[in-house]
Amino acid sequence: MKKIENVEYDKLLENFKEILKRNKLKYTNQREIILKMLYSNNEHFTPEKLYFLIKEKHPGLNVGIATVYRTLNMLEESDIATSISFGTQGKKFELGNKPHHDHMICKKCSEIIEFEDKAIEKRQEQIAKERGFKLTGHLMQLYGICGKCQQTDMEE
Amino acid sequence: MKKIENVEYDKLLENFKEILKRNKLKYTNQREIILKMLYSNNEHFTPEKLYFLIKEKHPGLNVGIATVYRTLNMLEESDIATSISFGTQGKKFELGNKPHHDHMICKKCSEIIEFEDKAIEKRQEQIAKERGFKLTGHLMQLYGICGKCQQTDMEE
DNA sequence: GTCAGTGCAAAAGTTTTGCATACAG
DNA sequence: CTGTATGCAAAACTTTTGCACTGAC
Repeated sequence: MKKIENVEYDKLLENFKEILKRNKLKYTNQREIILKMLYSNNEHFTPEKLYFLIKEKHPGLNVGIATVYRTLNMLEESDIATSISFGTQGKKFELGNKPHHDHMICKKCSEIIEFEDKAIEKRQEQIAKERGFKLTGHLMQLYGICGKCQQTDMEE
Repeated sequence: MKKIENVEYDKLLENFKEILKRNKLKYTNQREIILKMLYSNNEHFTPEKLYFLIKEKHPGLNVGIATVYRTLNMLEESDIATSISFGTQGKKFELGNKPHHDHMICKKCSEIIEFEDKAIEKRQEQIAKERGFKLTGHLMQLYGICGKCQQTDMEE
């Protein structure tokens, strides 16, 4: 029972291996697992969370937190993953292979909702151009209270 | 020779004192200096930078880094200042009394250019509404290479 | 005088690094 | 085999906290 998503994953993996090869890096078990975890859990991970999740799901594999950090940084540098900053509380990572999108973050429960808006993207390009800026990317985060937490608030 | 900006600063200060009073907090020398520094330097500070700048400009005042952190956090909680996250590298603070704006950040030199765009703001409101989100704020950062660094790049 | 604020140093997090060992190519 | 990757522990940072003392009200 092959899911259609696997095709996507195969492509991602292929791309990953190619980048490794191009940079004379090695395709290790740890790197594979980290990539797979990022892919199969449609979530945003802190390095620490990812580390514990790997230990949980792959008890056989001996991973160190350092490897998780190293790999995530490597993935980000190769544009495979991207990160979102949370001030003092560190970063959360996600794969960057999805169609572009931005994030709406709940201040209460930290849940992240993804969205995408062409109109805003276009406007951003224009703004950058007007100011002699060569745009390479952007980060847009909307903060607020998600539907669920709005209800919880009322109960307080 | 009173600058017109001083009127603005006076208002800011008044507001600050009022908030302090309302919360039974004290108006200390350290707090005043931190506010003034944030105001008079039209920059975005990391707590550390601010700390050293204060030591430099006010050698008489004995400040601790802890106080800088405490004050910045307090200012942020009272909505007098806001912060921008920079991943692992911490936060930068600025006063929040300016008209709302967003930031364009140069990946090379970390310079921050401010801008403002009503069209995007409106669109954001709409997006949040569509998803049952109660919007309380947002962060938009455009990344790229500023004009200056584009030139430097060519010389490399 | 009282109680919040401060500096200092210690502590708590988070992320990175050094090094000997393991393992991919 | 060679040299990169890894785990571990130590180090490096950044931010927060505990405490005795200072200073605002």
